[in-house]
Amino acid sequence: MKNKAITSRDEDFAKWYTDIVKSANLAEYSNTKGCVIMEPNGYAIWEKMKSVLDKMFKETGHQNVAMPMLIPENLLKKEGELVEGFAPECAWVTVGGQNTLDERLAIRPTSETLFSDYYSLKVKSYRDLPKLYNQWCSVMRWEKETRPFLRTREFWWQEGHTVHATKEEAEAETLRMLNVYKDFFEKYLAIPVICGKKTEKEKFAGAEYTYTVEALMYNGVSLQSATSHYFGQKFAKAYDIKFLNKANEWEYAYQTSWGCSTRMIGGLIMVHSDDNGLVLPPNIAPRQVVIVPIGSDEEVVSLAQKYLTLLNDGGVTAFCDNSDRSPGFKFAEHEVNGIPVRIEIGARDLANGQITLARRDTREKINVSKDCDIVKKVKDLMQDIQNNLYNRALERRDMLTYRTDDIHEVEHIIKTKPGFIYAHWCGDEACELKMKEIGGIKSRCITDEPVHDGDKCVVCGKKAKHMVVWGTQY
RNA sequence: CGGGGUGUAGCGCAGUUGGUAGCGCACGUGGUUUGGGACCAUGGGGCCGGGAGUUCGAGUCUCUUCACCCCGACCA
Repeated sequence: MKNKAITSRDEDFAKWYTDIVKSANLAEYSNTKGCVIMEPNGYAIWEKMKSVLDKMFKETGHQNVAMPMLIPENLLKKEGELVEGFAPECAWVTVGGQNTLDERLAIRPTSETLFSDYYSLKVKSYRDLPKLYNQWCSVMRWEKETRPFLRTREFWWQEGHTVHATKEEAEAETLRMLNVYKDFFEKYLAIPVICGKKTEKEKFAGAEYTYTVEALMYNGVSLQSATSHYFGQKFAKAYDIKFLNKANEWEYAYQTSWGCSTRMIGGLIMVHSDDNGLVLPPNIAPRQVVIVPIGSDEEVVSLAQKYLTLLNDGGVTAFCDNSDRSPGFKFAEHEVNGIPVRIEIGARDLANGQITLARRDTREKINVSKDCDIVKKVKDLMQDIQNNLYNRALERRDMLTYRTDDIHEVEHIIKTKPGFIYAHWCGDEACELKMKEIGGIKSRCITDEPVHDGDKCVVCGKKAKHMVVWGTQY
């Protein structure tokens, strides 16, 4: 029953992950290290993510733009913290193998500099504000270790960049987009997430503060899945984005940026998939239903066609597999590809007036009457699968969530069954570094849980300032 | 950049003390099949990652180089 091409998830998680990527034909390695080829199955997931998110962005008043891929060196260097954060991993353009340009050009690792430079031209009055822009593009960061979707040198993402007249408005935008992401993860990807602020050490280079969306993978490792940054006036001062306010005084503008990437596909795999291949939540599956006719009886063929039309007209993305492979092959194939629902139509069931529905999440088969309201049956089943996947992920995360202010217990957890560890922190970076020494544990985010008088820092035992979620990361 | 591993048919792999290349899948052809990756027969396919060396003879031994994967450090 088990898929032979896939390493068991509990045996070797890293191998299992790459087996899924390959077996489900999501991505293929290219000849450029760290740059993958997104294959149709993988790209279709990204397209679906894009279409859902893009709609959410538009509904919150954002517009899409396209910035250049190249950044002149002097432009990149205007904001000190950002340069420091990104310069080491910037790829630079040469022409004819040599740097014959008057000025070096960087391939964008992120586009704050380009947007800020542009805003400095366009923003002159409070009437020009706010500007709520987003772009879908790929960026490049020269990572040392790469893994398909989780960390590649080139990756596709979306970066929103907004500029506002007031601090309050910009801060509200930062939170608003954080919640858009949270909604997307929970309602579409069926992944429960923890949101909070990053510590000074972990925040985005150049931000006043960073909100993050953190998800826990099957193996207890956490994945930073989306971020939303408040920049205050930092970039406005570096790039001279000034406007005349209502009091007719020059004022620096307030900015935000927020993004999520193809890394989410990696998260999707590591939260839901199993030893039989990819598992996709129906709400994000590019193809939700596959119809497999068994044999070529006239009744089988015509019923398959009828269902296909009904489902597609009913708003379900369905397709019919009429290839000449055996039924068993088709079952396995569509299972590896994570199609949420399979409809099996064959003479054996039809003799009893029935057909079979198979759900990918539990691999359960359900017999239903061939004359049932197929659209309703399938939609109900998909809703059930969506809920089940979310609940299953939530249950697992809760099992791997710990609360302790005892450093020895933290060490023990990391060695045995890692996960999210809630522990108090005094706010001192030295203690954060100490946690990392203990077992590569990093702060994931600062929660808004209230801190009480007796609460002590997990490392130094001094008075706690925050409740922090800790974990090992991808 | 450290530590480990792998390069042999399109893909996955075997190849003994050195003796001249094999298996599974896939593919072509013919037929029988079709409810969990069908079966029989038959056929095609290889500069053994690259380079140098030892040897009468190297997939196998030595040196060197390149590529990729995994685990760390750095990071979405």
